[in-house]
Amino acid sequence: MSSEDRKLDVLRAIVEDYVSTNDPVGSKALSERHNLGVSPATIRNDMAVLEEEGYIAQPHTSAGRVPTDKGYRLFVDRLSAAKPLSAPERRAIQSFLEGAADLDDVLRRTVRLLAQLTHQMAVVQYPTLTRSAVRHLEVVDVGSHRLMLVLITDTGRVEQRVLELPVAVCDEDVTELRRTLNMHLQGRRLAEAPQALATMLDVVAPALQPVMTTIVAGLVETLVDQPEERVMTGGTANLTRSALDFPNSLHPVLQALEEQVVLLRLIGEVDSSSVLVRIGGENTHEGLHRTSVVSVGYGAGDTALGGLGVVGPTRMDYAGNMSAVRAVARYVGQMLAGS
Amino acid sequence: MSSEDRKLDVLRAIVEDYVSTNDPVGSKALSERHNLGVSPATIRNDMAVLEEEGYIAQPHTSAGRVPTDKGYRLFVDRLSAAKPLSAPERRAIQSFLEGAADLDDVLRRTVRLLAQLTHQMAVVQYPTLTRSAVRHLEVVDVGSHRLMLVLITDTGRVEQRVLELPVAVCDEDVTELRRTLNMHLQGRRLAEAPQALATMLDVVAPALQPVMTTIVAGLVETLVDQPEERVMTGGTANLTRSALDFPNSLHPVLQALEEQVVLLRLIGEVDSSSVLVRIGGENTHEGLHRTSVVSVGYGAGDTALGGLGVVGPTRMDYAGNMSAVRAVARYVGQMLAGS
DNA sequence: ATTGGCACTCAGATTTGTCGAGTGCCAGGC
DNA sequence: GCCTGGCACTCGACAAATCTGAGTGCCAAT
Repeated sequence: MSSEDRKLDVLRAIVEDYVSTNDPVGSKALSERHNLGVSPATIRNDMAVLEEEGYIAQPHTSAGRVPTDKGYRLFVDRLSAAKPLSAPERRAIQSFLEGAADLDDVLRRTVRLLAQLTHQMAVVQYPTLTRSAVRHLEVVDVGSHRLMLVLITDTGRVEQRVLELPVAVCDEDVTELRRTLNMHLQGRRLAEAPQALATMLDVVAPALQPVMTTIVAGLVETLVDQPEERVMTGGTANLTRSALDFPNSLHPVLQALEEQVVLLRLIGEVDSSSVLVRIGGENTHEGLHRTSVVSVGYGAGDTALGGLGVVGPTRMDYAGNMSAVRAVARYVGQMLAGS
Repeated sequence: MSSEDRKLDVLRAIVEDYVSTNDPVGSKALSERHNLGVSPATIRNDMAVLEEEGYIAQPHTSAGRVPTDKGYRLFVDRLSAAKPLSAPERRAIQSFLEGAADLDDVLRRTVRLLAQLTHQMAVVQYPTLTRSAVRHLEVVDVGSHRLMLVLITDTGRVEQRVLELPVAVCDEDVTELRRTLNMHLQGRRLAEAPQALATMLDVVAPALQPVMTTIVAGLVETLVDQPEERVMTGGTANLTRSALDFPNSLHPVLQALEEQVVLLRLIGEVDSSSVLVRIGGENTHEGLHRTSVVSVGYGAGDTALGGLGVVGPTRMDYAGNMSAVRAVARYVGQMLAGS
């Protein structure tokens, strides 16, 4: 084994020990718990180099070493072995998700499951509207010149929007609108909706033109221009599990994690192929500089419908969390494809 | 002023001081900051009595006094003056809620508003299904012998449910089912739905009988037997504001507040007429023994559609929170009535 | 290159001492 | 009879002093 290899072994050992004990780890403890085949003194030399290169740091003189963000990064990229879930765990995931009744239920179960598997806070994004297709668009008269539009997507997501109309409409008008809208939109992806909506203006009866114009404008605005992305969270209590991880206070962390926008940034920019890990300072948001995020996209087939992931202290079990997140995403994708 | 009256004044002063400073309050500080017109020694005597009666306690010998749950209770019931919101606050509430687009939006804004006004964690219950009326019931064929039912209530709540059918149905069948269901259910309260549903079985075409039976069973189960109550929370970060309030750790608190069931118990059992305050140990849930809950029902007119409230440390500004909760509930009621 | 030895550092725990806020009690005054 | 000032006492909070031990860097020997 080259000395370079051993240096990395030492880093791996430091990360593993620190993650499990939460104590800065010193050369002696290291040589006792891992059989690296060398004496503490040698390990000390390696550690000195690792520290110089910025992979580890000591909280204060004469304390053990702690991995830096850069150290965790190297660990995640090159040192952590994939950690397959146990068969019981896989079965648990499947059976836990299988009983779900509707989309909300699927997502509720998913966050709960993720939180339990990883002991971290879990986040799941609703299937993004732009990549969903229209299953049905319902038009309901709610009185006094107002219509409620209810969109149901192929992923089971239900979105509503109330529109003020320029004129009153009768029941037959509503039926006609519903028929026309569904004829042109059903099965279409929302991204293609604007064109379909444009052609629709021509085919509708002249008397309904103003109403249809309003509807089209409302739909484009709600669903295409500013599609409402939503997330669901769970297991927040896990952030308080070991209070030691957030010494100052976890107030800024919680505050950050309450903002939908922040959450979306965290888990929304993923594809379904590979797990994304953001470590400590790699997170752009100030309040999350002491946390790490493990996220991945889920989806039916190749297109990612949305993201899901977990948030926890940088001192987390990356290998385990990555496996759990990946596995759950796969099952969720299957669930949504099959419904 | 009788000595009995002064004793209560002392208690009031202790509660107020302790709430604002978070320090156990002693006789000297008390006599300086409130002009009770008596010397510290007299106050001490009063405090001794109050302690004997269980309204206050000392954390340790030779520290100031701290209100007990019983002390807070007396304060809330008899000593706290109503604390009307300022005009700007009222305007803020109104303008903040006015822009809401749909029910979800109303509730999102409500929790946010409550959290900001009270600096506590806020909870809002969705309008309960049993007391809502049907505005529209949509039936959508989602393929492979399955129908999706989408219920829209007069409060704007949208609930979905997927049903497995015994036989396949065609488009005309779906239209017919939709027509029949809406004819019989529209405008009806969900509590009365079962009778309406029963009569429906007779008027439908014989070929559709099995399908209709399934639908009726599904509706009754989802909406009447086990109506899904939901809550939305916000401002959880406020619980960490002063870490001093939850010395042990707020883990149990957060854990409790993640359970929908627990939250429902907290704010679900209210009427819209009066604000309910549960102090410390009065909460049945173990993890919430150090928290207080201020809740009230909101509703259009006399029937409470749901509850809303705030959760915080027992050391909270009861008067202010009660006013805020009451005021917000009134506006929410107006919002929902007007839509 | 690795190792054992050694002097050094320094955070954390423990001890000790001081300080002061707060208390209960009592005798005297209104 | 109630209030008040005085007084001795208690005890937590805080600070300084001390101790301990894990951990380090360096160096000479292998």
